[in-house]
Amino acid sequence: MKRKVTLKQIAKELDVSISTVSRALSNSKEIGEETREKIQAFARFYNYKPNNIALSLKNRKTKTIGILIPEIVHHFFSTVIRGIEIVANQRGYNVIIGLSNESFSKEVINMEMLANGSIDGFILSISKETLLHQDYHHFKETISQGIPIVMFDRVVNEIDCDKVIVDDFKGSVNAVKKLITNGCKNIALITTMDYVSVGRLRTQGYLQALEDSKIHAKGDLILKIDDSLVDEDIEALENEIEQFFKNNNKIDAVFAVNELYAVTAMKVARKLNFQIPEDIQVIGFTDGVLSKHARPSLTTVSQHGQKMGEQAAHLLIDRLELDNDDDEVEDTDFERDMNFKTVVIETEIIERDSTK
Amino acid sequence: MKRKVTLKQIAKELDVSISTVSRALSNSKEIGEETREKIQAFARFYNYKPNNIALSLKNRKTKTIGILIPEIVHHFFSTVIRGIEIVANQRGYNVIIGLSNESFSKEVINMEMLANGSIDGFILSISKETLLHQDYHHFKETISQGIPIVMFDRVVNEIDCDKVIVDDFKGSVNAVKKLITNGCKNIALITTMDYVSVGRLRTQGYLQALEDSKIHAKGDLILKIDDSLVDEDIEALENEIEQFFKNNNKIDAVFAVNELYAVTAMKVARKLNFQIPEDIQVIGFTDGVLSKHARPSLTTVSQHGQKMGEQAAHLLIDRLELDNDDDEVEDTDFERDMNFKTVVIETEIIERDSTK
DNA sequence: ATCCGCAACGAAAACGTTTGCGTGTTAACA
DNA sequence: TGTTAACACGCAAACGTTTTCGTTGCGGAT
Repeated sequence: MKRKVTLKQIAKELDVSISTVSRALSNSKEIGEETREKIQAFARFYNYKPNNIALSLKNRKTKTIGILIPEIVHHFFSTVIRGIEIVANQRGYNVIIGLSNESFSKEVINMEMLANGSIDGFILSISKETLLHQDYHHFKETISQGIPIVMFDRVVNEIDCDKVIVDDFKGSVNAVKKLITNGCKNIALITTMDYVSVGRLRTQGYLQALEDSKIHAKGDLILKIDDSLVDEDIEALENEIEQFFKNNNKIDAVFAVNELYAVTAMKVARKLNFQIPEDIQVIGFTDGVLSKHARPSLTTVSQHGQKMGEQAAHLLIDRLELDNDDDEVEDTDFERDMNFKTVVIETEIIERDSTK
Repeated sequence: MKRKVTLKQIAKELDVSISTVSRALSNSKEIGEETREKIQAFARFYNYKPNNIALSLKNRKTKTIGILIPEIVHHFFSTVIRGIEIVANQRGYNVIIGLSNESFSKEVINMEMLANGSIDGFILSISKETLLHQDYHHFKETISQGIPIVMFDRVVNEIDCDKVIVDDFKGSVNAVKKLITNGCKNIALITTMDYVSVGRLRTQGYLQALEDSKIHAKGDLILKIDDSLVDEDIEALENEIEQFFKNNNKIDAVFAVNELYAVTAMKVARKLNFQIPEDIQVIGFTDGVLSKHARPSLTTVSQHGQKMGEQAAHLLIDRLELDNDDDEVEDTDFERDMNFKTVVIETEIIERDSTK
């Protein structure tokens, strides 16, 4: 078990000072050619690599970014992570992951853990519970400590930071308009409770599309799923949707705010002997593996998770590397506020077999 | 922008020494009650939290574990991560993630990046390319530097470390036996190339089950999918499977080593007008979201990814915290080797609608 | 008055780096 | 021969902690 070799050990072994070793390894001109090469050879031989922790302490930056998401067993979030990881790595950063599991307190704990020096900045998506409580003090504190945050997907206006979102509203409008164009008259909406911002926006898009086409929105064509129906309890979800269908036998299309609701709706529809897409057309939001492999395959609004992750990482790292020179400028709060960007990733309708 | 407050600042402000502050905050009896409370109040007010990096440097341990996996947009791997994260958090550790993207060089780079002080130990699953090259020097080096590794799922005997695997062999035997019990005579196998250990083991299980039942294994009932058919190229996969079916029209069951192959096989089978499970029964390996929501829902061999992650994390942390006291013991290589455990997670057949 | 012990605190080293500055040696130049 | 500049290198501070080992002052015992 040979421990990692340090500058000090090299210095001692070669009978020079630590500073000389450090400079030699960074190819400083200040060190004589002979010593320099001797040191470099020695270091190579012992496979010297500078200790990241020591560097972090000295440079007061860790070159790692913290990702805070509600759930990792989730296609959308993992594509985002992949996007983040790719550009982070390209730009010399590591990523460290915290899961809130949709819980407010875990979000806060995780954030505080990482904020104590472990990371240079955050990329996060807000947990449902936090959204419900509307308690964002941890975000504000982190930011006021000089740690930048980039939010994606589930964001909130109240916080001043960079954001990456998809145009949930427009995406939904387009999806519903497509259904209308396809001849649907009674388009149902399956959505979440209002406090999830993306759910709300997608609902608004649905309403807008109807209004634009002079179609009167009917309340009983809208099904709001309670979150206590967790992903696991498929049965309950199916039952609720089945009841919904039975109460509204004129439904000829379904727009669902996520793919699980969409495929479940398809399953229920077929059980009730509707043909898809002949009798009922279905469009979901979020293009995941379910959509691709469902039967029939599901037409979806794609959010391009990986692209979101990439953009978020770029935004964060740009700000981090900008803040470097910015150190002396101190509080130009005025200017600072103006610089926060909100990047909107265009959605795209991926047509498959659940629509005509 | 109020930077985080440090011991030094508190000391200066309160006109005491740094050591006094440190001790006061750790409730040392050496500090007079009055000063102690004054300091604690001050620290609380300014929300003092010790800097993790400084602690890491001092303690020579980071309390974070590195996860190195081939791919994150993958249900199995993300469940494992979730498992790791849960027990890591419970036991006071963070997780930092590196993706190899199935590439050898990215695996090496990532490993070296993290091994330079950023993490205390690794939990990893080997990339396909590494498995193909059979070049494991980076694992050996990391271990010889005193950084413990725990491998899961895709492991290799050559490396001495803790391992967490599922019994791929037994799981497959059971799955195939179930098909045999259900009356199937011509059971096809859809698998990967041999160098992926889990693929090989599952193939062996298939063969064993046949042999146990005195069924002669026929080579043309085995389809080995080339990895160049990446996840994205569903078309090619479908074509290959379709051709396979057409060449063997007596197939009455399919055992696939992952769920993608299984659902694709189902899709193709239906296209060729086979009824599932009446004409063809299907079992997949790896219980993911596809299996649950496919139509018909897929009977699978569940690997319990989350449990694997939890076990892996426990193994790693146990070793980390054991190594602490172990520091002086030095090279008792002899004893050390004996202590590596291989935990086998039991698989379980989850019966759904693709079998009778 | 001397010694001891204890309470309460400070100095400094250590973890592994980088870097500004100081210093000694040498060779060139006046 | 004395001055100087370039060269090659070492010292020490700094990043933020924890911890070992002092050091001080004071009351009580002798």
